[in-house]
Amino acid sequence: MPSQTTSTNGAAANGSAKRGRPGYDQQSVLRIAVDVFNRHGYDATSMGILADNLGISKSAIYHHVPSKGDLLKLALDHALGGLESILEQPEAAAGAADARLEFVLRRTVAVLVERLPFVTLLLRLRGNTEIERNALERRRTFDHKVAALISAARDEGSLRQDIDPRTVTRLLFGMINSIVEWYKPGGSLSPGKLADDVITMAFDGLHGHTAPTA
Amino acid sequence: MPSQTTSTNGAAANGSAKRGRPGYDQQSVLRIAVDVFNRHGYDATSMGILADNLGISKSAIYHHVPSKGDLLKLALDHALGGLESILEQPEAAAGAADARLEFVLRRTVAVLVERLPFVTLLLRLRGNTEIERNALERRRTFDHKVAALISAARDEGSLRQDIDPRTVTRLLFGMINSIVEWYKPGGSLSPGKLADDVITMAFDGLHGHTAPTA
DNA sequence: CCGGGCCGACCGACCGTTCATGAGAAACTA
DNA sequence: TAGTTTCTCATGAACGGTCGGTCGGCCCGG
Repeated sequence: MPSQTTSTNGAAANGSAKRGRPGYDQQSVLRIAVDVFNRHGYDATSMGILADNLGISKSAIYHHVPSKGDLLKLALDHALGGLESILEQPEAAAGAADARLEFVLRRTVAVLVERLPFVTLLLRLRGNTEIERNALERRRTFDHKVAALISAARDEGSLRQDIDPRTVTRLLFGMINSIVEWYKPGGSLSPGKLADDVITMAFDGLHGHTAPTA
Repeated sequence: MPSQTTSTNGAAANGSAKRGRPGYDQQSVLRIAVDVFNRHGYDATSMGILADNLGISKSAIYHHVPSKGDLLKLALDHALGGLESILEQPEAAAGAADARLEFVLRRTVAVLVERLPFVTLLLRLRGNTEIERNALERRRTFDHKVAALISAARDEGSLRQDIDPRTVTRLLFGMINSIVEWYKPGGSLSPGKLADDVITMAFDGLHGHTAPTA
């Protein structure tokens, strides 16, 4: 029943020769763990279930990672790192606010897709442990910076002014973040077209009375 | 620490005189339980934690409800009942597709707000138990019916045609469903204005090149 | 023969649930 | 009015089971 990775215990296509008995390394354990976490929910995933899915014993997991919480922490760091790096890029800091906003939104969609399972895990946190609360804090910081960008674009006159910018931010993030709940990479919808669709819906809406593009 | 309801054990403002020892009834237990479930996540909420929040013992909970799963089932039925009743109303069945769509979306936002904690619980399910899978199935049925409405509006020419209707549906639901993650009733944003904002963002987008309203 | 990878047995804590019984207010009887 | 019954809500100890995590030792390829 466990969707175990066959034969070569999933030890990741590790090009470099390694000593010792072949098997998992931390990266491949993490990859599979995140998948299982997303399938059952983090809290509902016991180390026993995780071990079944890995095809190794429960105690073997502790050879690769010190605790269940560390597994979560590694995953969340990867997700948050991807998001935070967006705002460090030059295109996010220079130019007209609405152009910067579009850049950030496109990159956010891209990161969601590239690191799909990791970001999925992040977006489903409830903040039960200190690890989760730290991650939620970092995510909130990211959200606030984007919210500031939206306010700037609004003040520039690029965005409609009849909706509270905080409402706009939340609805926008709601739309974008929902991607992790349904997007399947490798399907007919490419990441590029997905980003286009998101931008189109966000800026021009369903009716599509598109303004003459400058 | 538990945010227990003081003095009158929270037995709901029940006007009619009741026999027996005063205390909780099923409804008030359910209300608080759903709140706690939403704060910690359903799986992460133990009956012990729940009992602490109720201010009664763990075993007392079983006087009101036969199991933790039944508590979840009651909550999900309430949420799903609200959503499903939308599509049974006449305004959802007659008239132009885009008018029907707007009606359904407005009512959906309203139900989300009216039954906020219950719908929140529903939207966070992972499908671990049979109860959860049944609920997810009912939710999927609702989504599909709205998706059909979107397709109809598109075929009518009311909606833009450069985005796959399934993508539209998902982004739209992503935006609307996100409400449960941030909306606080009683604040400065009224449910009516919220629905207006959602409709505006969905149909006309952030740029707001609104077409002359007929 | 070293060292990374793994195992089975085990731990204390906590899980959801059960049970026999107590507490307390309304309703009935005298 | 006083006493008794009836009804609902609540209790605390305990059950079998599962949780995250530990420990000591075996496996096996470079």
